[in-house]
Amino acid sequence: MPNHTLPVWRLHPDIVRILTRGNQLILVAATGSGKTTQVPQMLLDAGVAGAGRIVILQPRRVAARTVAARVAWERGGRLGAEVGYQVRFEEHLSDASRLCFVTEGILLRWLQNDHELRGVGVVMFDEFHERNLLSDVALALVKRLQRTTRPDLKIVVMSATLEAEPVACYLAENRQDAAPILVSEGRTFPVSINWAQYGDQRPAPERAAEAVARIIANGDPGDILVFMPGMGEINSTINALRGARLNEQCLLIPLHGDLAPSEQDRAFQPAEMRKIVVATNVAETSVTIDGVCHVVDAGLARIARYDAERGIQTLAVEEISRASADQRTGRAGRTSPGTCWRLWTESNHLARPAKNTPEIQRADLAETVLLLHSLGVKRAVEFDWLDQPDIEAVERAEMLLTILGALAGGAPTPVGRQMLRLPMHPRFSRMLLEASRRGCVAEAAQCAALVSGRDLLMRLGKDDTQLKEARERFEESTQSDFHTLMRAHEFARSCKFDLNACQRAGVHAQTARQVEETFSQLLQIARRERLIEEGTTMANLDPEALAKCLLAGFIDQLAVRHETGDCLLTEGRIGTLARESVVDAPLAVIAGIREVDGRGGRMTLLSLATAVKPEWIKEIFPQHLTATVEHLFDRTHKRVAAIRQERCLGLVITQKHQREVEPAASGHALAEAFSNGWFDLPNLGHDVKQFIARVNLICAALPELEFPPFDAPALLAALTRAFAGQTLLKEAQTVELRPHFRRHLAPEQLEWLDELLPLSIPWPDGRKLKLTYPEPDHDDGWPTAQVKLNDSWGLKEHPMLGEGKVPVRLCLLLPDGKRLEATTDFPKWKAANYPKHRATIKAKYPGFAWP
DNA sequence: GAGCACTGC
Repeated sequence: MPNHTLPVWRLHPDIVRILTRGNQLILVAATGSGKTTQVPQMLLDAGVAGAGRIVILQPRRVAARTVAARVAWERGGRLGAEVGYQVRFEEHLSDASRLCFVTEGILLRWLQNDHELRGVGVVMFDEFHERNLLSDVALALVKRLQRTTRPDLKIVVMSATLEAEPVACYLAENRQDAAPILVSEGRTFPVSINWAQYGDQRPAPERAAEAVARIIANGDPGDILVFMPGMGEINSTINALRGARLNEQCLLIPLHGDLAPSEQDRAFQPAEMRKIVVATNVAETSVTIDGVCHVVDAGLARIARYDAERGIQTLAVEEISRASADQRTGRAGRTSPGTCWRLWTESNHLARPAKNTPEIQRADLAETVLLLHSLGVKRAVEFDWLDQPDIEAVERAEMLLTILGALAGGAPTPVGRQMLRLPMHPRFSRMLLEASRRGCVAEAAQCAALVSGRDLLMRLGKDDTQLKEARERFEESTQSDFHTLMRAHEFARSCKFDLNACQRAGVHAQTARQVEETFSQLLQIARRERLIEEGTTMANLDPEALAKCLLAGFIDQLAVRHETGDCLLTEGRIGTLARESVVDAPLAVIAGIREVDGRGGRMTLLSLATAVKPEWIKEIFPQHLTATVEHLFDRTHKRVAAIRQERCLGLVITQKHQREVEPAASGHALAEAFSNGWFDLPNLGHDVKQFIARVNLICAALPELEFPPFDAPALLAALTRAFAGQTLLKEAQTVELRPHFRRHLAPEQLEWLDELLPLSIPWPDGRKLKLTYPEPDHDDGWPTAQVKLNDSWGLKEHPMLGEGKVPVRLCLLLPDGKRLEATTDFPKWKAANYPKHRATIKAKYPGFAWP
């Protein structure tokens, strides 16, 4: 019998009425309301689904399994009869099944196989507030279905938080008839919240240990749950609690995903002593610990995000959202009133984001975008989303799918459709298709299985020599980190996934078992999709075949090892090869790129490397290769070297010196080296600099003549002309530069230049007066001549150049060569300034005719 | 110089 005492039953009449008349409902109900177990039964018993199935989406497999079992029990039926479930690897559904608890991925598979979802009467989205990528995708597609061919299909969105209006408006045709919202109270106990009083700078583990000690000192009974962002912080917290001697009266229990299941169970088992569980985000949504009365929350979490601009997965410690903090607080009120100690201030709380970023806005969208294309959604950004994905993320996904050959001209290719049949990231499905051509489907499927779940190998501590030695037995190959994982997987299989044997070898037995499960499922699918030819044997396997398949899936993550030890990837990305990598080759493809917080700031870690050869790229991706010959000035050998560079997607993968030099390019390399200030040019002397000065002066004074200015690019061009065909610096320095510089101007322009800005001007005494033109960083802009004052009295008009626009700057000298003054208007000077000097000059230099 | 959590025919 359904449990009618649960709070959600108070809404029974409303729920049935709304879904009988309409086809949408938003149900907000907190933990303990019974929404997940009771509402499906209400709908079934009221006949809301007609003859169809009621599908209840669950974000986790365990939830689908346990809830289905619970509901089947309540209805007194066998699991798989009226009530069933389906998750990956497990199907307990029959034609008689009316209540189907399935994980989100299963529904998307159903949608792919039957675009109309025939036989389904109601789709219920449970825990929708988690905003998983797949539930956002599923809701968008089911909404589209309801709007088009299935108006009879009913949608129920169930959420534990009060953010119902956006979903209600999203589902509505228009603002006026937003989907109805019902709110049910949960059955939880009040939790009092305590804030940190000031911004404490000490590390979170220290502050958390202090808070725990205070709870215990207060004498409040009940288990304590501490939230930390990661394993390292959990261990520090436990050490700090030990330091406060709390281990004498309490059990200190770490809880995070990397622990073996038996170790995880410690957190859930009842104990004699009071438990202090120090956990990551697992304890926020995935698992529930009974008996927790106190929560100590560091307010931090490691959040995975996909940086679409760089194509890098990031994992950073972030302050959790207010919604997330509330969810954690709720963990203290499941069995009795509780307390929650937030290790941040109330004012900091207000500055935090209200909600978590939906996964669709922080995930790699390659698989989703391919799915949407196959369902006829050409523009994923403009699709009708509750929250739009970032355009960069969609573009990155489309770019990758195009490189992989899954999309062409914005439409899925036959290869792309084939890839969608395989439940994995497009990189790996592309890899499997490549493998079917090369006879190594099993290996490729094994690789895909190995990285589709948790880490198979235990993490190495700093000086964990025992584990390190244990691991070395898997590290026979230096060709690929996948080989290490494959050997570890095979080891686990050979010892039948024995917990102790695996533990000693540093292998997570549970993960290995899941890898095995995934692996055999993938093989089964590969056989069904005819990727494996019957009777294929391993005997004639190309030893390099698997590496070529990995290359096919990760061509855009090619890496070249740099002298510094860092690796250079395509798109200018730089990263550091993980220290556990076995690969020591100059060129590799990288299957894992992620940016993590390190002690010295952020760093980009490259993992799952596989050595590749440039020839393979030529074989598989000739279209991504370009070759250029680059002429570079070698500063140590003081000469130009011609280097042939081969690039794949922009990344230089091979460089070879070549004997033949392209004359112009070599000259250019020398010219650039000079511009960089790497050597002097004795031949770039006064006469050449004067020429440049004259050209630039004519440009400034007579712009209408449209002379080309002699700027830095012009200098580079002139030197390039001069050095054409030269390779040795020594020879380049002897080249006569003047003719090459004069070629900056056309012949007639050279004539005008000599006419307008001559090198000298006639002087009243019959001599020629030499002019000096201003070179850059010279402050006065006029050509200058030195002239003795006593030779200048015959000058009637001040000398002007450049069609009267450029005055000559006369430096007037006294008979002994001492400089008196400079002028650009001699007659004026003679009238205004000279009288001031005349007496002194006359006295000092008798014997000259002073007017 | 180093590590969140989930999940798919």
